[in-house]
Amino acid sequence: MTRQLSTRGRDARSNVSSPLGPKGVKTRQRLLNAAERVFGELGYHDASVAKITELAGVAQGTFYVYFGGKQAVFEELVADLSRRVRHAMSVASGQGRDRLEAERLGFQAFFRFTAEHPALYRVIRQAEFASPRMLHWHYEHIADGYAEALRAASARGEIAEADPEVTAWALMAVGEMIGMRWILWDEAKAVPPEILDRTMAFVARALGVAAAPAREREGPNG
Amino acid sequence: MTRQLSTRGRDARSNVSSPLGPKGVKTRQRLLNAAERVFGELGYHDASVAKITELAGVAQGTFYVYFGGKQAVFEELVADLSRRVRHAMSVASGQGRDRLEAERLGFQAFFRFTAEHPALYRVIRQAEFASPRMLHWHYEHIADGYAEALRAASARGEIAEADPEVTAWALMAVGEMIGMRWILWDEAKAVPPEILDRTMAFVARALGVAAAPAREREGPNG
Amino acid sequence: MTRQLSTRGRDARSNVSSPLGPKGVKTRQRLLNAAERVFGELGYHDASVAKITELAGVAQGTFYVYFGGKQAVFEELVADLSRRVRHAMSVASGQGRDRLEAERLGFQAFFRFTAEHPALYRVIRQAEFASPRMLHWHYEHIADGYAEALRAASARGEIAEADPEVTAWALMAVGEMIGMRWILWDEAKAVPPEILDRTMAFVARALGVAAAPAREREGPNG
Amino acid sequence: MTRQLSTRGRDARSNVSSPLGPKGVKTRQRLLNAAERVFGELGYHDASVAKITELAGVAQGTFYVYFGGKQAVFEELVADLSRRVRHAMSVASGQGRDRLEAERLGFQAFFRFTAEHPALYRVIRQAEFASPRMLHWHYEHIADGYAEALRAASARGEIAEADPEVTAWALMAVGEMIGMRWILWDEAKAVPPEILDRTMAFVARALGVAAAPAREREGPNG
DNA sequence: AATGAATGAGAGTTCATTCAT
DNA sequence: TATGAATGAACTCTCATTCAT
Repeated sequence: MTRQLSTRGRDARSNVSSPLGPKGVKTRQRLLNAAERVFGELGYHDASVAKITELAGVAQGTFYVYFGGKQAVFEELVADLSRRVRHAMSVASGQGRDRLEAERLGFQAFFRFTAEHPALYRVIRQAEFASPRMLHWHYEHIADGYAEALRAASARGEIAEADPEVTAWALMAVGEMIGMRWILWDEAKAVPPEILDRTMAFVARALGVAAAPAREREGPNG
Repeated sequence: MTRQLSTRGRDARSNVSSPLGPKGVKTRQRLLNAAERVFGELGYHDASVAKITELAGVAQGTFYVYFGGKQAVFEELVADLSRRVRHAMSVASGQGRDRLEAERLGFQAFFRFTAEHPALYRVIRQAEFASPRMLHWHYEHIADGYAEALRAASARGEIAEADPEVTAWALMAVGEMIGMRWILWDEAKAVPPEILDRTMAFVARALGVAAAPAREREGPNG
Repeated sequence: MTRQLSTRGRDARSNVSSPLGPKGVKTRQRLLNAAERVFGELGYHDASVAKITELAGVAQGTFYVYFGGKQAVFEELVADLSRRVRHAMSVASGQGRDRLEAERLGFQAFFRFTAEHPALYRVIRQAEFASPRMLHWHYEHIADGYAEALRAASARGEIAEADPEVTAWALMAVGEMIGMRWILWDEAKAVPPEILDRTMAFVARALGVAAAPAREREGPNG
Repeated sequence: MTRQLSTRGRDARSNVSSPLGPKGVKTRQRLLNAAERVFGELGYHDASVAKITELAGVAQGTFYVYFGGKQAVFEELVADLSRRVRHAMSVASGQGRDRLEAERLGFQAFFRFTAEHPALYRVIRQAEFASPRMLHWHYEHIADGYAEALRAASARGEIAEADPEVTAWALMAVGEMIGMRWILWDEAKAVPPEILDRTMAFVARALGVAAAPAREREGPNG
């Protein structure tokens, strides 16, 4: 009780107090959505709290009722998007009957998410300086899960033996780059089917799976 | 797709004026070097003309004698670094007796460049918003050259038949990601040998080449 | 000169309304205590209503149920502390058998209060701009009472004849400065004994009294 | 040369570079004068950089060319005023033929300075929170010099033997309080002569000098 | 070829206060 | 009696850029 008085004011949610009534929850979500758009379109630095609050339809001061500051929303946004891609990919790849199918489903889920949330890619690129901590966290989280899945597949004999860590980072890179090139740059809703096929052929080879590529191209896939 | 870019930043308005005496050339280079450090360490937005000129040891006004503005130096820096990696990689990979060896030499050259010029990677990440034009230009330039080399190797039967474009983008991504992870994040001078080997093993598989070469060089380790 | 001040902050507009139930009284006191700490540690301007309410454990809105605003609590706090030092000093000095003893007891009481309520000194310093009205009120109140006591002592022949007003302001200044220097700056619980003795020696001389009393108490030291 | 790049920009004179041309010197002085008025009239917190620059007739940005920030000008102002009172007092009291005369001249000089630079007193009061460091520095500087002079006078037998440190702090307090009460509060150009005489009588007694007060009151001085 | 000086728009952030509940 | 939510004006500070010299 006699601890020093902090110089900063009401710590904008850094204290656990007040569980946020329904009205607050809604406003907060509106701000987070606005942040996704603004950060996604403008990048970290050209984004401004003013633009976010304007888009959310609240006063500037309101922003600080819910977030500690610009960087804080940014990090929350990264965390949120990161969690959601990971979830989407893991749900999708979980449907695959073997690793190769799982890869295709996972890549597709990732591409779909990229098309729907261009902010993910953009926010990650900006995180290099805006929040290195979150950048690492994001990549490592994905890579770790990916490597684990590869290890299991390898143990089941579905793919060649290879270092799962390097393979995971490499394949993660591939997905990101193809998404950037054929979705974001082309402002497309999805990677063109033939590019997807070729990408998956690359993945198959890299995993040491003699995928019969002809079948993939012509079969009734989805 | 790879349209030429004028390299001289020099204010577009004062086009051909005064070919720059020896003193001017030196000042200009000092500014460009300072820009590499400042943009590399601070990112586009936290970099400031003031910091660049301070590091270069000239007055702020001097900056505008040589460059059209902040964005102009940035673009010139991207162009410069991009040209230099490409050159380093093409020289290195030109020494390879087959495609696989060329790949290893090329990757090594790229990693070396990354360690010596962290600004390249960082500047590219920032270019997403700071200068999308240069971002595209950089990646496309590399990918185009890469694809060409793969096409030739494929024709010579050194690698499996596969779409060279997708393969080029994918491998470019791999190099960038591994460099980020094991050089920049670890602040290392080079990718650890075993990671390099595993990376090359990945590349070999992806190119449909039986991955024996690592063994040739380093005995039976990994 | 010592015009009366209404003590109750309670928004001037809602004048006599609701005499404040027992719960309200408690909340109000909690807020006032919190205000003492916050104003005392942070100063008028760095203090914020948010910090006061946080420390008091109530919502921000609650604050305005009991006080008209930030300035209003501040003034109430000044009035409260001012009344309390005056009371402490007058009780203490009332025990003295002559003026000199009364002075020593009064100074001691003042120093004790300063150590226990550093906020008094700090709040007074801030009042220069935060509430000049209260600043004058505080000093004049003390000086008036002090002068009165000096006048009486002079009439009784206990001290030399001298202008009581100037003497009162001068001695008040001395007490404040010594307290600042040896209690607040040193974060001490009391003025060191030898400093107290020397201070009282100064006071004795200033009052034209042969300064023997220190010796009576502590032998031949200061 | 490879030391970390500071995140802050041109360090607003924290670097020693550029000795400030004549134009710059003038602007800087205009800003400092404006700061004296603004801080003096409004106090630290209600003063704003905007008000200072407006009064100085320059753009807001210009302020930061010459000062590190609001607190930095404040401290420079304290240092400046502090140096100047000390100088004025020491010059004045140096003219005295004995300590008592020196005291009178010193007090007069101090009161004159207070009347001409009300900002001194006000800025010092604000320094309690705005810059405790400068507050201590100011008081200690004066007290130290004062004590030294008292020690010398005591050695010469001009005043009674008494602890010079406590005496110095006490007399400093007296001057400040009398100045506050009879110059600043009354918005007067000088302490009324009879108050000055009574103050000096107090000082004389406190210093153990049997001043023939009658003479001072009636003699032909001022 | 180089520079010192100035600018002003705009950034992130704080906070006393209001009000419906 | 108490509160959560919202506000918007004001603040300090940064920076790319211009320009006369």
